[in-house]
Amino acid sequence: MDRRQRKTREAIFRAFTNLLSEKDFMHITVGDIIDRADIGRATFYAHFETKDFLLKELCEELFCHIFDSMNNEHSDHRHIFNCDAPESVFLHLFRHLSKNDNKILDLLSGRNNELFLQYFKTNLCKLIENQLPTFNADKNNSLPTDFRIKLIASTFVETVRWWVANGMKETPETITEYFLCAV
Amino acid sequence: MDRRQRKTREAIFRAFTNLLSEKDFMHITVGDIIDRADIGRATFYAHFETKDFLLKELCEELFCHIFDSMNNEHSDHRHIFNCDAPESVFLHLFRHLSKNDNKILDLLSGRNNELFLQYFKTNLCKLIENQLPTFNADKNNSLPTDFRIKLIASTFVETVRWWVANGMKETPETITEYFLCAV
DNA sequence: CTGTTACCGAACTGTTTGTTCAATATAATT
DNA sequence: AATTATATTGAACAAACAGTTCGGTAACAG
Repeated sequence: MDRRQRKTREAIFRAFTNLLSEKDFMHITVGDIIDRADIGRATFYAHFETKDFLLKELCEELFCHIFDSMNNEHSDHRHIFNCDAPESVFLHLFRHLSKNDNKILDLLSGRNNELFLQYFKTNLCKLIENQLPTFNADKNNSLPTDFRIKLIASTFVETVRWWVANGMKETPETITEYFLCAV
Repeated sequence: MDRRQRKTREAIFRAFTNLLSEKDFMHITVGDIIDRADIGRATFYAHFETKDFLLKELCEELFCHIFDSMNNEHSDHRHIFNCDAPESVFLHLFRHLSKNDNKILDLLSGRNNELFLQYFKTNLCKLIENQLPTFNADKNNSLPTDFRIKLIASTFVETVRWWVANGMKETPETITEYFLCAV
C-alpha cells in the first residue's frame, strides 16, 4: 500500500478514535474528522464511502485483528488449550484487552462502548461456539444451545464493561475468575 | 391537556415507532416523521426540541409506565411478592412484555433494540437492587454486588432479546424459568 | 361570543453531506 | 534523472437536513 494512503488512513483512524472518546458517534461530523486529521475533504471520501463505513472498517481492523491473533496463537499452542480450556482462552482475551492493543479499551470505556461491544459480540459468539463443550459444567444444560451462547457472550461483555468502568483495578486473572464464576 | 396537543403527540409517537421498525434511529429524519405523522414542521418542534428528545420522552413514557405499574401492583400486593419472590416479579415483567403494552416489543424486536434495552436496563437495575436479597442463592456470592446486579440485568435483557428474536414461542412462565436458571 | 392556544405551511438561515475538477505533490518505474 | 502513475488538495457546488420565524387559520375554554 502506498505510504501516502497508509498515512492518511491512519490519520483518519486516529482522529476518529480520538473524537469517539469525546462525542457520540451520532454527533461526530465528517467535518470534525477531516479537521482533526488535517486532510482534504475529497481525501476522506476517497478512503471511506461514508462515516458508517469508517466505523465498520475500524471495528473490523480492531476485532478481526485481536481474534485472528488469538486463533493463530490458539492453533500454535493447540495442545495447551485443549487441556486447559476454557480458562486459557478467556484469560488470553482479557490479557489482550488489558494491554490496550490498538487502543481498544479507550474505545470500550468511552460513551460509545455499546457500539463496539456489539461488533465484539459477533466475533465472541463464534469463539464461544467452539469452546462450548468445555463449558458443559453442571448447570444451564437444559437451556437451548444458541441461547446459552448468547448468555455467555453477554456475560463476557458485561464483565469487560464493569472492569473498564471501575478503572481496571483487577488483574486479568481475577477478572477471568469472576467471569467463569458468573457463567 | 388539550385534545389537539394529545392527538399530535400521539401521531408523532405512532409515526416514530413506526419508522423505528423500518430504519435505524440514526437514519430517520425529522422530515420522515412529520410526513408520516402528517403534521406541520413547526408543530413538531413545538412538541420536541430535537429528535433525541423525542426518543428520550418515548422511552420515559414506555418504561416508566411499565415499571411504575409494576411498583404500584407491587405495593398493592406486597405480601404476595415478599413470600413468592423473585419468581413473581420477573414473571410479572415477562407477562407485561408478552402483552405488548404500548408496542414495546415491536421496538425491542426491531433494529434499534440496543437503544431501548439500554434505557430498559437502567430501570431494571433499580428493580434488581431491591430484589437482590431474594437472589442470594448458593452461587455468585463472592462477586461484588454492583457487578452482580449488572450481570443479572444483562441476563434479563439477553433473555428478552433471545425470546423476541425467536418469535416468542415460549410462555412467560417458561421464559421466567430459563431466566432464573441462567442467573 | 371572545380571548387563548395550537396547528399550519411556507419561507428562510445555516450546517452537513457527498461530488467534481483542475492543480499540485509524492511515489513508482524505467 | 526523467517519466509515468497515483494520492492529495482546496475550492466550488447541489442536495438534503435542521431548526426558526411569522402571519393566517382552526379549535378550545370560559
